[in-house]
Amino acid sequence: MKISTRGRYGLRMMIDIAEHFDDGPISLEAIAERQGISFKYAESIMRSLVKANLVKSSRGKTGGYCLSKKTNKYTLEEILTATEGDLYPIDCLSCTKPVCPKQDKCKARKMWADYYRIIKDYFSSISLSSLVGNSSFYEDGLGI
Amino acid sequence: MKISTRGRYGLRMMIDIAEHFDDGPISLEAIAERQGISFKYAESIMRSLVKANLVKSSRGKTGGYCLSKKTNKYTLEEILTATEGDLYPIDCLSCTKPVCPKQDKCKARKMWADYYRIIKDYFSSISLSSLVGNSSFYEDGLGI
DNA sequence: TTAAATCATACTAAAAAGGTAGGAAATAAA
DNA sequence: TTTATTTCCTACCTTTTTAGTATGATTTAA
Repeated sequence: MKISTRGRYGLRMMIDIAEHFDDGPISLEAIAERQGISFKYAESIMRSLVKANLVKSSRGKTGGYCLSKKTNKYTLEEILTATEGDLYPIDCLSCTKPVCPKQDKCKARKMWADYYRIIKDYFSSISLSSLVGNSSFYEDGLGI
Repeated sequence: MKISTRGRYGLRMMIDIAEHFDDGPISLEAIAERQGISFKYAESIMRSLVKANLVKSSRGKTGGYCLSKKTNKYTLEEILTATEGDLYPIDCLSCTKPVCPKQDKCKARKMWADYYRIIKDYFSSISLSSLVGNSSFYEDGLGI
């Protein structure tokens, strides 16, 4: 039931980029330094974010990373999915996994499916912008 | 974000006891057999349930396990907590853990705290009875 | 007395999480 | 065109957690 450091760090890295963007791309070294994450580990998390098209990278001397869209267009659902993997509480809910032979008789399946729907809706309802700066979410509640 | 087999199996074992209770205690061998869980692993999960006072055990020749209260008095929250451990998505929300030094500045803390509240409320709202037999939850929705 | 059950402790193997190393490729600036 | 700085890529290592097993003691109804 715990979220891993990849998900937590990935989110913090996204917030970091959002808060420090100022024209040019931001180097990973700066991000890792500010967030207290080792450069190498941050690099592996950043690759997941790039692959999911959540950040754009540029190489070379003045290279670095920047967001690929406005902060209010990101949901935590997509950020967490990119870094953590899918959000299914149990594998048998995933349609890419082999179907559980006990599925029809399973008394708990609907309960897990409902649980998944609730947490997915929650993360989908929160935008990255609501965690950046002195946003309303941080200040006093769930806002966009 | 995944729930472990201890939590899933533990819940199934509780459902199994509820559905097969018929005067005498139910032997672990029968439960493990029906649920397709190895006897030894089931034993270690059952110990967690006993320690949490969710089931009563009796030893000796006709011994076994039975529920310690009516099925509608159990919530999934207590069953999952007993088998999985706490339901915190991140350790720093737990008051038994050392306080995170970045806590005051953390942009994500409130979001995680709200998330915890939502999942805890969800599991607290579902009773064991709603997963037993042809209950309303299983049939068509969230019921007690 | 004995067979059948739980209780208790310790151990092991496999998987996942967390993190590192080294170098290739790109690119802006000197 | 060279060089310094950056991301990209593959592979690897270590630690922790999960999952499961082994062995034997204790309890108790028949």
